[in-house]
Amino acid sequence: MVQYRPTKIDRVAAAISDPTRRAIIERLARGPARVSDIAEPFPMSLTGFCKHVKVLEGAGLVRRTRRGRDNTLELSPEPMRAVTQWIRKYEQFWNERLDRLEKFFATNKEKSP
Amino acid sequence: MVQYRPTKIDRVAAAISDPTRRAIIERLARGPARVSDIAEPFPMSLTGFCKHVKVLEGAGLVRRTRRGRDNTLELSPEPMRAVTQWIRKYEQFWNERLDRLEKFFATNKEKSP
DNA sequence: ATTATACTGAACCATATGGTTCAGTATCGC
DNA sequence: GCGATACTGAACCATATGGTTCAGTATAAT
Repeated sequence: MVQYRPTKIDRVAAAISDPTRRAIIERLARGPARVSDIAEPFPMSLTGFCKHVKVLEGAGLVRRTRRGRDNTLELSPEPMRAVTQWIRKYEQFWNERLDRLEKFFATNKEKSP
Repeated sequence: MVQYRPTKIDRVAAAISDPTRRAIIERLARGPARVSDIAEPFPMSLTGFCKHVKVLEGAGLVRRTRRGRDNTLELSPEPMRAVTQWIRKYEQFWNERLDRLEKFFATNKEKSP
């Protein structure tokens, strides 16, 4: 579907919507590691696992450095901010709305007890 | 595929990975509204639009109250916290790692200037 | 030189997703 | 009661996603 070009936030949110990929991120938060080492505990083929890594790379959440046959992955958390910032922005709206509502009821209380 | 039962965070992250659904949320952050009123500016059929609404409902981000033929939608932001909390947890790991790294270099600097 | 390791790419498959149309139901306004 | 409004559901379609296997390449170890 996605006939539009997916934005950063689209890709990041989609990336973290999968438990396998969140597990990869959690693993990498403890430090960089080789693809095979991270892949080891996951109940899937290495090929399948690599697809997840590529999704994370596509979202900019993971950087890869090749040294010989080893691919070392490293977390690159910056793009995650796109999601948190969007959520925060919308929460701000939401809270302002709640504040106005509270003020309204407070005013009403005063006027008609 | 999703052969496992998707968790709350799976559903919320997937829900906000689509620009149409984020736009719906942004609209609802300004206050509740009827389905048709929100749907109006979107370049798609009402049926297609309703599917997006159902995804948001499934993630618990939107609540619906029927009054006659009108379906009024309202934001229910609580599930969003599942995502922000997960990101914050992972960021904590990441920051601790950076802190340790900084300390390591600071110590090294002292010992070999 | 041979073999083992660490991937990558292509082809394939099943299910999910995002859209459509068309037909139906329930409610409101007149 | 009759037509318009506000949806909902079913069927369908194309593409995306998450997985597989098998074959290949490049590097490392012996």
